[in-house]
Amino acid sequence: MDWAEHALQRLDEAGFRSGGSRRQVVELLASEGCALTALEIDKRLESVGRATVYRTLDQLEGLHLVQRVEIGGDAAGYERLDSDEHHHHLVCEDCGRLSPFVSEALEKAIAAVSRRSEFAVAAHDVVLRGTCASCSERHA
Amino acid sequence: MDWAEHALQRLDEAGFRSGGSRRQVVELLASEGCALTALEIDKRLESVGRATVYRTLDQLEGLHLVQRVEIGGDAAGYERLDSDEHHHHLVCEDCGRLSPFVSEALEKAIAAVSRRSEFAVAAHDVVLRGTCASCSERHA
DNA sequence: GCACTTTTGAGAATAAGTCTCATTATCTGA
DNA sequence: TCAGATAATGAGACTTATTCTCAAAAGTGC
Repeated sequence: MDWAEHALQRLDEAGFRSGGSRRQVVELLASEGCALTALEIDKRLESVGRATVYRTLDQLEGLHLVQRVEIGGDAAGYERLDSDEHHHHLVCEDCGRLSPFVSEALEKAIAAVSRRSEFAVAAHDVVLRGTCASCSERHA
Repeated sequence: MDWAEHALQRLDEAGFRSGGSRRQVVELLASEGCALTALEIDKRLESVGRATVYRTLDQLEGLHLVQRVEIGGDAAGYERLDSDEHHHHLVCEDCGRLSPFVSEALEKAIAAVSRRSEFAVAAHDVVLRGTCASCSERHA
């Protein structure tokens, strides 16, 4: 079962009715490798209203089906959350491109921090900023 | 030498002229323990224009005298950066309180990622979200 | 198909951050 | 110490991201 199907099923279980616009948002998120901003989604789905995009993202976030990523700058990114796949992001400060990375050592370090802190840590965000390969070349 | 003095000296060395508004922003940041948003600063400094607040924060960030913290939600936070002290943040999703933490293992993991990626990593942001001790208690 | 809800889109409203530009202040060199 | 050059500043218009409102359209159970 792919993510879109899974997400729609969860929405149904959570008592939401099925609507065409919400499904379009889910399918777009399903087809995308990394994070999209709400306005990108709005732009790519001509027939879907802005309010619906934000509403749907909230609902999906509430069900832990998508994750909000604070990529810095103006807008937040949203990407689907596959239960078995956890990654973080490199953001190019030049062109804005996002690319994912995984690091076991990083996860362990975060787990250790959360274990020894007073906080009940529920989620974490790691964003590395810099210049991507193609932008570095362009400037060279 | 305290941070305000140090920051003003750096600004001077960087070729900025000394102006009263910029100094007020620096002094407010110096007096504050953790991050402030730009609009909080603007509100607290009656006589300083919004544009000046943002400009000053940019300049200070460029000189690595303050750090922008993506605390999630609407506005970004800014806090002074003491050169010998590098930390990250735990954000309470309930009351919004920020508290700092340091982790050597985390820094090493990030360095390793940046070494093996195509990105020239210039900065990084780690934010752990959860519930702080006092909010956990309150809900218990 | 009907009654009852929920979902939806359009666009107004709000909020954060950026930009412009005329005015004021700082600096530099005689 | 003053004049000229240039940087710093504040006011407010502007842009962009996000939220809100509400009436119309669609889904659901019968």
